[in-house]
Amino acid sequence: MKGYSSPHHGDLDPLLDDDDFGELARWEAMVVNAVGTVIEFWGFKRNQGKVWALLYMRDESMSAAQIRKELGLSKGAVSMILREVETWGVIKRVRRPGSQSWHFSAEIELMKMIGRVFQDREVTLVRRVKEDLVEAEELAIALGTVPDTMLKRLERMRRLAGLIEHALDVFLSTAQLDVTDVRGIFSDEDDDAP
Amino acid sequence: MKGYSSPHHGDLDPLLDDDDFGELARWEAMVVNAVGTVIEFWGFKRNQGKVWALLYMRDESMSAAQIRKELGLSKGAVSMILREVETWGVIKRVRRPGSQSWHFSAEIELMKMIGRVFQDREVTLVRRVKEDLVEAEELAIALGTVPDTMLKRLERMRRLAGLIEHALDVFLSTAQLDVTDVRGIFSDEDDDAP
DNA sequence: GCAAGAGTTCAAGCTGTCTTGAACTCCTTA
DNA sequence: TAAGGAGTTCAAGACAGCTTGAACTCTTGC
Repeated sequence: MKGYSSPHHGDLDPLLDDDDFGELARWEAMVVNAVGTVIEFWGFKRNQGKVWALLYMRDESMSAAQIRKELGLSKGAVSMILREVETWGVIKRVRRPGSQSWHFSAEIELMKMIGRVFQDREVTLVRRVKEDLVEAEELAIALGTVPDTMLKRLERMRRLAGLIEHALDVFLSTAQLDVTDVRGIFSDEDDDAP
Repeated sequence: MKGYSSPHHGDLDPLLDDDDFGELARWEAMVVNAVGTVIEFWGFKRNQGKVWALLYMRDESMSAAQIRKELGLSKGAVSMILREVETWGVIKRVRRPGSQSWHFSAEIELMKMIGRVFQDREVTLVRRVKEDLVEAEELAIALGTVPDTMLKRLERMRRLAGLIEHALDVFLSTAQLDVTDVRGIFSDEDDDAP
């Protein structure tokens, strides 16, 4: 949440505080950082969001070297970020005619993608937590010395995990519906403000 | 997400890997760690979750010293955690007759509380991102040299921020409804499995 | 008012995470 | 198949955020 956590909220550069932003125009830097912040909030890496945002903004494929230059990142960092982000299907790797290097372009279905990734991660976590709570409950019961009030509370926590899981599912489907519903929010159909 | 990120998923101690867990019984340690993991996932500190879980489990107020001993935390850490968590209204500070120290007990309305805190945090973030995107758009338009495609994409991102905001609102209300709907999931009414 | 215990603060140290960049491999072209 | 550029890897370093614990303040009971 870097760049947002600072207490000041002046008129100047709220997002550009400390980030080195390579060769970008100021407005581009703002966009890229804003997206980076959101992505970071969602538990991904800031730079992953920045790379996607850059590719999406520019609307044309770029080489790793270009990205490196624009965002002021190291060669190694760019390589790793691109791979991770490609794995999730958020960008794609393309060959450009008459070029010996790979180029990358933004995938349009961002929300669907991060939704899926996030869901995997989250579902795994909730499931394991539930398993642990169940096991703890079994242990506690086996002991025979644990008072009933405690067992009840344990059971309630276990149920809470289920509820959170449900709420998250609802959220994820809502998010994806929202994004795909509004016709072509990320596609290139002609659209004016709704 | 410590304790969950490791690739192995054996039959033994998935949550207790590395955590020192003071004086707790094994099953209690599991519960406390499970809750800690969830809380951490939500962007709070692991130990905040552990403290709440302990107080909730035990169903009786405890002194800071007791908490320190049970969870194996330092005096300073306990002091800070208790304050933070108290601020959010997730635990309350009580006087116990015939004791010169404060005691703490778990507030029941956990989800409502973390919902509120989370919402504040999240709303602030989305709002600021939106502001930045708007400013960036203004800058880009003022320049007059930015191609139309880019401006369109910028606009779409701005709208996406709005959609995410909406989806999050939905999630937060769902979560709170779910939790309060199921009668007394955290209260002490008599209840058997749903 | 004083002693003792409880609670708070914060600088220093620690830990886990991200980034860097040099060495390496792979691919392409001539 | 050799040369050169592009991409990858990973150990070492930088950094942020958390934890510790010693010194401090506050409260209570005598």
